[in-house]
Amino acid sequence: MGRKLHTNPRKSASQERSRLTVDTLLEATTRVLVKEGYDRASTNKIAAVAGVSIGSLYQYFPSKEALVAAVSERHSHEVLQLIRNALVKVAARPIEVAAREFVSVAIDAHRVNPRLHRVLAEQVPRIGRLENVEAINQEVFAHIRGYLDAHRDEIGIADLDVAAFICVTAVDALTHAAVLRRPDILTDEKAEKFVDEVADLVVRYLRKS
Amino acid sequence: MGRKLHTNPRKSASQERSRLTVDTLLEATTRVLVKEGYDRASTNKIAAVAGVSIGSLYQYFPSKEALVAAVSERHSHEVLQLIRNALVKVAARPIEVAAREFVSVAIDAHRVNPRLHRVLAEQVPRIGRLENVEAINQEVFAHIRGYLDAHRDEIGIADLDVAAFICVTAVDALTHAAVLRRPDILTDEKAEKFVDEVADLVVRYLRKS
DNA sequence: CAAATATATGAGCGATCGCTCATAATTGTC
DNA sequence: GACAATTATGAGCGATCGCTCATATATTTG
Repeated sequence: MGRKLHTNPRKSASQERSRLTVDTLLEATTRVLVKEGYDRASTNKIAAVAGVSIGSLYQYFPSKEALVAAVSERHSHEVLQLIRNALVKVAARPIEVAAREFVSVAIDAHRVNPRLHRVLAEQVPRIGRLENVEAINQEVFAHIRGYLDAHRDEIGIADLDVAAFICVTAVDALTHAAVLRRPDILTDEKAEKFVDEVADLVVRYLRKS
Repeated sequence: MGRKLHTNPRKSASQERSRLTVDTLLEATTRVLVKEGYDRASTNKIAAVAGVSIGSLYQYFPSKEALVAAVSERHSHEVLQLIRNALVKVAARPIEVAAREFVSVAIDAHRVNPRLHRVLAEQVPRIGRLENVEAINQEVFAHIRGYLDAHRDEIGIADLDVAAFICVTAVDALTHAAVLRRPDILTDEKAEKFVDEVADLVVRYLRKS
């Protein structure tokens, strides 16, 4: 019989078996979060959906908060990886090209798991390690702010902080809303037009005129 | 002793005393919603904050949902009134003027009770009569769509549906984020610049060029 | 005044919550 | 196969949830 205080976060899962349990729990958490929202996603329900006992859940995650934080970090990591790659690619290109790429990758990012993204962004209490969805926006803001700085000769706006805020907030909201509420705008034949449109919004705003 | 089944929604409050109780409950609900969020805003807590017994709460509101719906309707009504007035005023003015007014009233609308607005928009389950925050956006969309139609000769965009979606979503998100997350942008001396900036974003996008 | 009506009270029910812990089953080591 | 370490189990605790109902108090009516 195992003898240990598992009051604190269980650290590693050394056997294959337990790694599978953890994975199953993370996937179940994602599904239950999406279906029920944060407050109604009970740990008992998550364990049941995972086909794992409630005791096992608490072997690996010391609290509901820790469980959701793990899901959130996984999601944030995936989304940020996408965005970083895209922005690095166009760091030296003119705003017409960069804007289009930015809008395009924003859609991809929101498509990773739109409903999870919504739950994490809207419902999860922003305490402790759970603030990391906010951190996505902050890093994106920093990236865009840096880009604008490097391309300030193409840009007709003095206050680059406000300009970055406007670009990031607008593109995020538009792609978020399009993915979640207007799938009709993002069908295969219309998606490209929408990307052009939003990129145009940004470029006309930024460009000297 | 009162004899009645108060299982169903109590209708009217005929005495001054009870009208005051209802008002107190609505204000307490607003405060608790803002402080705790939807799921953690318990009816017991609301009654306690209102200084009213839990029994009285259920005399006037048959469920937590009904209570929140009442608060939501009150808020929506106030916000919509603001927006309607502003949009009627500029219905016949060119897009430069109308855009500025639209952005300006969007900020006012988000300032009515920003944190309540956030809770209602994000956390309240969209079931039954609780869908009416979504209804704000739909009515605003219809107004803007109508404006664009009437001014199509000033506008260089073919698909007015997409154009309205972009304008409404962007202005809503930008003013929402500015009010809630960037008060530094909306200080007395800088607010006007921000309004100009966002109005410019919209106008440059819409205008023939 | 008394009777009728309207309003207010709060203990407490059944359900569910996050989470613990004693115990059982599985796996690794020799 | 024996023994320890690891992993899995689920009944159930204390707290809180939305909500009911028997009862008490205020007000209106006649």
